[in-house]
Amino acid sequence: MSVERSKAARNRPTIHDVAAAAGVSRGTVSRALNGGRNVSPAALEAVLKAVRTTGYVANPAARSLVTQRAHSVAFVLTEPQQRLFEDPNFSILLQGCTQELAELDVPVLLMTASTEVERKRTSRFIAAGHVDGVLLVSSHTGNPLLEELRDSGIPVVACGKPIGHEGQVAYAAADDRSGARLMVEHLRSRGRRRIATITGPPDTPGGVERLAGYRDVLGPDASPDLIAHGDYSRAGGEAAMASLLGRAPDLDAVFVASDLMAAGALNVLHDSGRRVPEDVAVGGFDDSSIATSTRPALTTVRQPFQRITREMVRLLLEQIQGEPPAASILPTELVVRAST
Amino acid sequence: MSVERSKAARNRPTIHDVAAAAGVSRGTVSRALNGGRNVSPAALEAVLKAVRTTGYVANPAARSLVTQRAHSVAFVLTEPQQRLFEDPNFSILLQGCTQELAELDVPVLLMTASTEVERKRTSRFIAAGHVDGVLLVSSHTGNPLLEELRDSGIPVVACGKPIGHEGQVAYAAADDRSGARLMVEHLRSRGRRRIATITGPPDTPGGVERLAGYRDVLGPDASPDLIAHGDYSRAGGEAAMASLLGRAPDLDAVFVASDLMAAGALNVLHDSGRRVPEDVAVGGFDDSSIATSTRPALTTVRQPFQRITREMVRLLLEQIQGEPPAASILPTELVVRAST
DNA sequence: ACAACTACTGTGCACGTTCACAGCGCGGTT
DNA sequence: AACCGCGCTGTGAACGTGCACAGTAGTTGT
Repeated sequence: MSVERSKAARNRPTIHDVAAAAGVSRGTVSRALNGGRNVSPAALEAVLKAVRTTGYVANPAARSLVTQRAHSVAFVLTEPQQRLFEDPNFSILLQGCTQELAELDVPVLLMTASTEVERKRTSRFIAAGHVDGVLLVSSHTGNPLLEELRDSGIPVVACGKPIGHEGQVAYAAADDRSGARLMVEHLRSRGRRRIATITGPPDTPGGVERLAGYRDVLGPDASPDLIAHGDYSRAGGEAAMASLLGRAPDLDAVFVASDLMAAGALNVLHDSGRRVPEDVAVGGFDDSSIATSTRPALTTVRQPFQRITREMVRLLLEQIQGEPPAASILPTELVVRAST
Repeated sequence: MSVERSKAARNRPTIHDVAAAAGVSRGTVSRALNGGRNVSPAALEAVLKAVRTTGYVANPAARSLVTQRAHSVAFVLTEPQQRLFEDPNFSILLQGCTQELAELDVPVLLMTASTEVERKRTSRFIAAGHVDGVLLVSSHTGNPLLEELRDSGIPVVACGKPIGHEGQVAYAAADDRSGARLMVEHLRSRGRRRIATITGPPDTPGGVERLAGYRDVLGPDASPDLIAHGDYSRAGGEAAMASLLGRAPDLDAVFVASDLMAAGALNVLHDSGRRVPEDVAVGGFDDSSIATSTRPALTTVRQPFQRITREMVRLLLEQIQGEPPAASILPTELVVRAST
């Protein structure tokens, strides 16, 4: 007679229904499902059976209300939106974090904060307690979001060293500086003498550290004519390469601070009639999917993205457990292909 | 004396605190914040001021508990993980939906369901009521997830026609068939006579519809030798192109069902010594970011991704409001570049 | 002058869960 | 025999919000 039940579809079985079906109390059901301590084998089995027959699934809102935990995490991207689909690095980070957290049954909320409006919205949203922690992918410094998050007391892990906030906020990052050294030394060992570089923006850790590694190796040879700044976009790489060719037409190698920019640089070199690697050797950074799709395939520095995402997740969960923020620097690796 | 308050940081201001600060009751605060109907101007202002001073933000869990709404949406990707960062289409869809929904203050949960384990997890998660609706990006048919979702009664919008479920589940899709016709007619108008095609997988709407459009134009000229199947990956495009060259070395054009596969095809054509477009014209599909980064730049069929994501969101919200599932077919557009 | 209506406000309840507490039987120790 | 501890169980409270309802004051209509 109670057809309305099945019709409503809204009222799903609650823990009461399970308790009734199993012939025990709500408390026992709750204990049986979480941890299962202090529950008799008989009761446990009855509960599990009742869960199966009723098709019970705990209501996350009710649980969150009492536990004060959202059981979810935000992935916040402060870069311009376009980056997400132009630069595969972001997709890899997103995908890695999502997968890592999915195994722990923690969903990932994707949010952006590239404009002022978005930043406010995201900030307010996170402050509302919708998530237990934040994975922050923001290379540029000076974004107020990081400070807002820190002030709100929510656990945060940054990807890449957060310039100006070292020691205050947790982060995982590749060892950019020694990675850059590896590449420049490699170019030297190939007999190159006029080694130029296209850097990332000077307000990003990658922009600073990779240039530092370049200077470590070249020392006084690192003349300003051999240094151009890019913005991690393909177009930026093209512009920087064109600028370098104008200033130092005799260059015989270029170390580019990202694969995407390197792809742009390759196009410009090709259009200028130079052969790669015969005339100019090109080294990238990231070892993203682009590196194997260019012609010739890019020699590059591999960022250990899988380890980075794993560390980001670990550092975040630790903080959620109450541990203080920590940092994780991961080694890079030279991958030699056809472009050098 | 109550230092503990500020120390705990856990206990944020509740609606009670706001009510007390504003000198009104909880009900009035609630009304003032939601809708604001039947609230005196004086009370409204007092509430807003109290919200500002207390820094109150509504507890989403408590709200969800009573409204039976999660106020969030899942973006579910059933394709192999790698696709997310190899094929920019997925990133664009994700980014578009996220942005569209962010404006409505609806966060997007990113979930994958490419393996059996993931599918179970995602299915259970959604059944738990964690989200109000699902944006399903799954081209391959035969994935049980769609039926599971449909059975659970949760609103779903698919991206691309869900083969075998038309009329039962809402979807937004580009008009693949007429897009393909546009491209093949364009190739013909360029004087090409041996027009081959690289299709998508035959269990995907794009694989079926774009091939149908190709056949619409060529009719009996569409010999089996001119048709190869790809899997929407770059490597798949390379393999298919190689196969075509083996079977029909005299082809003078090829319509490829995705830009990513077209990029692979270009590489193979280049390696075989053929010039594009002089010897072989190449047409892609999608107008993704890849299309402008290949050499030569790809003539392609533009998918109106922005309209697609907008429609997906609209169709989903409609269903959440109680409307029946509907479908939206959006027009495509030919974009002529250097490859034809 | 009284009723009816309008605009606004306060209060109790429910949402579904977890947690702290108390109760209970049972075996072993004092 | 009285006590204690232990494993297990049930019960009441609380988490913070929205909503239905009742109530109040002021205005209008007859």
